[in-house]
Amino acid sequence: MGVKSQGAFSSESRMKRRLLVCGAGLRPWHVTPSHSATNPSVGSEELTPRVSTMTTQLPKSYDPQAVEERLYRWWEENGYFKPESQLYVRDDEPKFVITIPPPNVTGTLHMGHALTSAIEDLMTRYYRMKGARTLYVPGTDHAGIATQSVVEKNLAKQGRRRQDMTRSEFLSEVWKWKEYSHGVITRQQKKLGISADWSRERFTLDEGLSRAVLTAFNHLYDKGLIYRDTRMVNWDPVQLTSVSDLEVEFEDEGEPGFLWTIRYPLQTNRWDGPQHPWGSGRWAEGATEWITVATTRPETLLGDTAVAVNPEDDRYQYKLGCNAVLPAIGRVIPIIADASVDMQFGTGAVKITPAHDFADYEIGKRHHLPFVEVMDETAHMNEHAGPYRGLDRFECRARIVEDLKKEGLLVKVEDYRVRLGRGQRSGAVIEPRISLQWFCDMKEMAAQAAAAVREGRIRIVPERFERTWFHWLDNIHDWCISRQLWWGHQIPIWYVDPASSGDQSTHDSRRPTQFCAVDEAEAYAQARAVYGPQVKLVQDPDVLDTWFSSGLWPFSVLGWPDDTADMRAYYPTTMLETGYDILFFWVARMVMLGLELTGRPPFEVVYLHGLIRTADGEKMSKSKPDKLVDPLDMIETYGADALRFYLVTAGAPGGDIKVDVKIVDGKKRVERIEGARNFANKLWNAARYVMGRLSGSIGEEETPADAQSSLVNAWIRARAKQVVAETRRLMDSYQYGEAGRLLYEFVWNEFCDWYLELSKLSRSHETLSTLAWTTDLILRLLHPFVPFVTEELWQHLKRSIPASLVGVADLSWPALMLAPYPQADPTHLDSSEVEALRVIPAVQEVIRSIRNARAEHNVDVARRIPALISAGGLSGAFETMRQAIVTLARVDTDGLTIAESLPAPDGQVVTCVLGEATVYLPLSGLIDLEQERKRLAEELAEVEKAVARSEGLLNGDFARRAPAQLVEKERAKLAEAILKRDQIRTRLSQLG
RNA sequence: GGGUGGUUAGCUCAGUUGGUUAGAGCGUUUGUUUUACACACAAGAGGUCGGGGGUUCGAGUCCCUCACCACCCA
Repeated sequence: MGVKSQGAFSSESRMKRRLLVCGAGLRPWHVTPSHSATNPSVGSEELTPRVSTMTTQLPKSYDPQAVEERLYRWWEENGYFKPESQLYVRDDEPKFVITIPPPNVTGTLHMGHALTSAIEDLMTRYYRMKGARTLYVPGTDHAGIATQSVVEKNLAKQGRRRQDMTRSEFLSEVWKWKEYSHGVITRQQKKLGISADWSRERFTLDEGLSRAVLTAFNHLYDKGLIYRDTRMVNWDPVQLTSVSDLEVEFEDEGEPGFLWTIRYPLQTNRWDGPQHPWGSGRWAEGATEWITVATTRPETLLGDTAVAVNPEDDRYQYKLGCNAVLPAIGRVIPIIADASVDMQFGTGAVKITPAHDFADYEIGKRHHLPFVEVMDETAHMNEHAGPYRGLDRFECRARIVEDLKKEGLLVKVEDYRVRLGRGQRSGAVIEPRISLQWFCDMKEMAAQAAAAVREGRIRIVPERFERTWFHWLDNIHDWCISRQLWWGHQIPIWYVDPASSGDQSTHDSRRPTQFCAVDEAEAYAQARAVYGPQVKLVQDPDVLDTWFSSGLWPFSVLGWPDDTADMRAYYPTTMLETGYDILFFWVARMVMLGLELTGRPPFEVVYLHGLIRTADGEKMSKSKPDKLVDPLDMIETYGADALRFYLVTAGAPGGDIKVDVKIVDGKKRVERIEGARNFANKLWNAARYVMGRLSGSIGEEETPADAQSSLVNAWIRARAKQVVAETRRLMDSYQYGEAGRLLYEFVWNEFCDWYLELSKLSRSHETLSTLAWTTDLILRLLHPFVPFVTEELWQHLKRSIPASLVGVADLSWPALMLAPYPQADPTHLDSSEVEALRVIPAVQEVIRSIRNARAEHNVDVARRIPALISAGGLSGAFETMRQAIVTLARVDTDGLTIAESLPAPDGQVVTCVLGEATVYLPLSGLIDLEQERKRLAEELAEVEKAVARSEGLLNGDFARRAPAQLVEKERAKLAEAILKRDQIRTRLSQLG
C-alpha cells in the first residue's frame, strides 16, 4: 500500500492557487548545496538491511542565528504576511483578522509582549494555513501619560523641563522619542517572527486614527454622552493630571501609616473660641467640651467643614447640632448626623473634608457643606491652609501633628495600615481633587457590551472572565476622559473667547459657549453662525485619555470612519488577544465603542492570556534585575522558536507563567526554554536524517517493500492521522499549550524514538516515501509554533526530495507558511493501519521489556542475547517484526525464537510476562534465580490486585450502569490480567 | 467586605463534556561517543492530586466546607 494514496491530506492543497504578487525570485537560503549522493557501505556482518544514514550539508545542530533574520526578511520581502498574497484560501473557511494590542512607545518590549506576540502569531499562522483569509494588523500606541513621563524624565537628565518649553517644542521631543521607541519595538517583534502585515501598520496618533478619535468624540458629544463637569477626580500631583479609576492602584494590605486621634474643642456658652494664637500652646485654653475624631490624614483637617457622627450613635446624640472649632484655622464647623458614618471605626466621629476625600465629598453634597480646598495641583498647601501655606502635604502633616501635640489636641497615635491609591505610572500618592473635567456617560454602552457577551455575540476565552466582565460593566462609573497632558489627542472642543463675543451674548444662557467639531474650521463655522464673524475661539488644552483612542483600535486601523475596502473586507475582526489585566482598560472599551460607533461587536472572540511573573510569583520589574528576563536575551541564547514554543506551552489559557531564571556563569538560563530549544534541535536532526535518506535514495527506490516496513509505515501514518485530528481539535478550541505538548510528544517519543529507528531497517521506496510524507506533515503541524526552524527545514526538504518521490508530499508551495495545514479523518483508517495500531505497541512492549531486563541484569550493551517469545495470537506479527526486535532489543539473530506457544527454557532465565506474550531471556551466569522468583512474585501480587479490582468492578453496578463500551474494555482488561496472572503462576511453579 | 484563580513528582507546570494503573520538562539514579541528534540514546526511582465531607457504578475533574497563597473589585 503506497503512501501516495493519502488523499485526505493533500486534496486541498491545490485549491485556489493565485499568482505570487512579488518577489517570486527570492529564495530563503544563501547557499546552494549540491547533494552528492554518497552511498556509504552498510555494516556487512549484519543481516539487517540497514541503510545509509548519511547527512546532508545541514549543520549538526540547529543554529537559529543563521536562519531567523534571513527567513524573516524573505517572508516579508515576498509579501507573504499580506492577506492578498495568500495562495491557499478556502471558501468554507471564514476570514481571520486580529489586531495587535498596540504596545506603548515607551521603550522596549518585555516578556509579556513576547507572550502576546507568540500566541497571536501562532493563531495567525494557523488560520492562514487552514485556508482562512488572514490579516494580522500591527501598530503602536502613543500612551499619553506613560510616554510623556518617559520623555520628561529624559529631559530632566539634561536639566530641561516641559514647563520651560512651548507645547510644540515639547511635542517634537516626544515625536523623536516615539520614532526611536517604535523602531526598537518593531525590531523586537520581527525578531520574534510575527507574520503581521507591516504595510497596514498604524499608530494611534496617525492622521487617520486621529480623525477616528475626532469623529468618535463628536458622535458621543452630539448624543449627549460626553459632558463637562466639576467633580472629584483622582489627581496625580506629580503628573499634574487627572487619571481614571482604573489608573489608580492599591496595595492589598495597605501601606504602613498611622491613625491619629485628635480632639476638636466645642463651642459652649463658656468658651466661644480660641483666645490665643495657634502654636502658642494655649490655643484651646479654656475649652471644656470636645469631640474626638480619628484620621490617617491630619493635614486635611485644614479643609474640614463638619464633623459627622452616625445618627444612631447614642454617644453623640447630645452633641448633634453643636459646633466645633477647627484647630489651626479656628473655623466654626457643625456636628452633623450622617448614616454613612461607621460607628465602629475610630471614635465614631469623623472629620469631614468635602474637597479632599471621595466619601466626604458625597457627605458634603448631602449636607450642603462648604468645599474648602487647601491644596494646589502639586499637593502643596494653599492660602486656605493658614499657617501651613506653601508646605508639601507630607511636610504639612508632620508639622500639624507636632502643633496639635503642643496644643494638647493630639489624643493618641497608633500604627495603621493605610490603603493608599497610587498613580499607575508615577507611583505618586493620588490626591482626590475637585476639578473641571470631561466625562463620558457609560451606562448605556456598558449595558450593550454586557449584552453582547451574554447573548454570545462575543465569546470570552477562558470563560471564567465573563464573570468579572459582567461585574465591572454592571457597576460602571462615568469615565473621566480628559487628561492635563500635552501628548495625545487634544479635545475637539472650542470655547468662545468672552472678549470676542460681545457683552450681550455671554449673558445669554441659551447661546452655546463651547463648540464640538472635527476641526477648528468647522468649530469656527458653528461659532460664527451664533456670534458673527468677529468671534474668537480657544481650543480646550487638555488631551483625551489614551484608552479613548485605543478603544477604537479594531476599526480605526482598518480606516474607520471612512468606508474603506479594508473596513468592508476585514471588519468586524475575528480575534482580540491580550492579557487579562487590561480586560476593563481596553477590551471593554473597544466593545463599548465598537458597538456604539460601528453597530457591531468589534471581534468575535476575546482570548485572554496570563501574566508573566518571576519564580516567586511577583510581577517582573526592573527593580529586580536578577529575576528579570529580557525576551531578546532569550532569543539570542535559545532562538526565537524556543522562546515562542516555551511561552505557548508553558501554561494554560488565562494562567500566569512563572519564569524561573537561573544565573550560570553570569548568563541567564531558563530550563524550560532550553527544553524548547532542544526540541527545535531534535526536529532539526530528525529532518536532517530524513533528508540524508532521501538524497541517498538512488538505487533504493527499486527495493520492494517488505512486510515489516509496510507495517511500520502504516503505523506512523495511522498515528499521524490521529495526531492531526487531535491537534486541530485542540487548536480550534484555543488549547494551544495542549496542542504544542501533543506535537512535542508525538515528534519526539513516536516519530523520532520509534519510527525513525525502525525506518533504518528498510530501504524500500515506500519507507522513503513515508519518511518524506511524515516529515512534511510534522513541519506543517509545527509551523505555527516554531515558524523559523520548520520553514528552513521545509525549504531544504523541498530541494532534497528526489524525483521519484515528488508528489508524496505537496512541496509546490513557495513557503511552508503559505502551505495548507494538515487535515485527516482518523476514523477512516485502512486495514493495514488498523492492524499496525494493534501490533506495533505490542512489539514496542516486547522490545522495552527486553531492554529493561538487560539493564536490570547489567548485560553489556554490545552483547547480543538469545530470546524466546511465546507470542500467542501475536506470533505472526512478531515474526513479521523479527528484524525490528533483533535490532532494537539487541537480540542475537539466530537466537530469536518466536512461536505461538513455547515452554520455558531450563536454567537461568528471565521471564517477562506481557499479557498475551511471554518473553524468555536465557541469561546464564547473570541471573540469581532466587531474585527472579522474588521479582515474579511481586509482579504476581500486582497483577492479582488488578484482577481483583476488575472483577469487583464487573460484578458490581459498574457492569450495569457504565457505558457498554467501557464495560467491554474492562472485560478485555480483566481477561488480559488473568492471562498474565496465570502465566506468571505457571512460570513460578516451574521455578519451584 | 465582594469576587476569581491556585494548592498535582524535588522544582516549574499540563490534565475542557467524571471513565484503564494521574502525565511532561527540568533535576535525580544507572548505563552508553549505537553511523540524525550528548541540545542525544537506553533503563529506572519519585505522587494517599491541600484537609474533611458529599453526589456517583466510578471523582484530580462535580457539589459543600475548612486552611493557606495569589490576583481583581469596592
